[in-house]
Amino acid sequence: MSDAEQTRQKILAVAAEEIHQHGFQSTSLSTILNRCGISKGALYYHFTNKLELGYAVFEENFVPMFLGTWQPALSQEDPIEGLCDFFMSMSDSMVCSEAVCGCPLNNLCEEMANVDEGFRLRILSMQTKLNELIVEALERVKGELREGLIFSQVAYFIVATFHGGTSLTKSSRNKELFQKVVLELCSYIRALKK
Amino acid sequence: MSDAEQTRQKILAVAAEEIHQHGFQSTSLSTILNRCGISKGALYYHFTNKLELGYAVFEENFVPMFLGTWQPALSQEDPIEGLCDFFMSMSDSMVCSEAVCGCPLNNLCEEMANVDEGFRLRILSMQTKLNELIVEALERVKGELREGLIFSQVAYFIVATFHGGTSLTKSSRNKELFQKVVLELCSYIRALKK
DNA sequence: CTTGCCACAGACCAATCGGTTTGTTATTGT
DNA sequence: ACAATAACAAACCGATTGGTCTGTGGCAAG
Repeated sequence: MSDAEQTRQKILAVAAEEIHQHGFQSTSLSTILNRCGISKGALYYHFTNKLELGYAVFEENFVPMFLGTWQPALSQEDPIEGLCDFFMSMSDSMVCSEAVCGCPLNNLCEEMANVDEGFRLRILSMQTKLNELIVEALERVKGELREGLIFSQVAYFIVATFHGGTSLTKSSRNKELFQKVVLELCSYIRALKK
Repeated sequence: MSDAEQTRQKILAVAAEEIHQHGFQSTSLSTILNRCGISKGALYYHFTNKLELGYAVFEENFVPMFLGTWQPALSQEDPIEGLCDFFMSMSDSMVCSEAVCGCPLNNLCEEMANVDEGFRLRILSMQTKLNELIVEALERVKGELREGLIFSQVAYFIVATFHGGTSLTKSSRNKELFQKVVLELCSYIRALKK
């Protein structure tokens, strides 16, 4: 990897952390510069402005990370148990410092969907993609599931609950409430089976 | 109501709108001043600083509004159907412009819980209170409900899903996804019964 | 009549923001 | 050897932010 590309990746990584912790608008470019040990000239050589940096972080860091966590769970032979394992292990392994930062996708959705159309469309695309993945997984084992289920509805329900759970964690500052939500969510998901 | 009190209420009302639409941090004091047609001196006569204004909006506007919408639903003879009616009518009556602003409580939770301890504690208190209301309502009709339910867990689950649903609305800019989540949520709630 | 306080008005301030511009250094092709 | 370009450094800029300070009109008490 060239020096320039290394600089770019460093910026992306630091920016991703800052955005995850403080949101996009509250993320200060000067903080990123300080943490990277670079100058403003360097940042604006690689990115045209703050918004484009934000888009790059979303596409090159958040999207792969997001898919990388959900995909394996849904690819399991039994996606129902795959999801439950995923939720439970996330709930178990979660340390408080991460927990209170929430899910990067959900955070940006709450903060930026109303503010910038570019962010909104990227977020929507990611949510739609995730929904399709869940629907596909359910379709794959629909023989084992109850009759009359509307898969798309179920998929959005699962995602909504999961994201709502992360929100509760922020105010309580511990993962107890998240665990409760996840437990009930698993109970709901398992009840999808016949 | 005295002139001074009228001014104070006007500030609170306008600030509540701005905070609901743009979040606390992005709400500009000068915008509030312009919309109210007052000067900076007036605002700082009634509130010591922006944060105290935010707290006042939370306690005097958001909390009553929040309780005023959930309480009646949970006080119904059948709180299960009360909740479903509440969710459905909210989903039906919701116009797009409101929908994309989300729930004030959930918005502040996402934005401020990590930023300011005063906000965090107030939000937590409100969420705890809501949880208690739901648990009480479920306890009241526990004879009609399935065995083995953990009411607190169920209550947090319901709130999480509801708030997650409002989040989906922001990115899609229409209430279709919210309706899906609400429909599935009603189906889940009704299944709590024997 | 005047003193004093309430309820503001509005100029002013330092800090910070994202962004621009100019300058510099090292490398690379010719 | 030289010109050009890539990859930055860093001073600078206007705009905006929350917050302070001084001034002032009106009304009520003495």
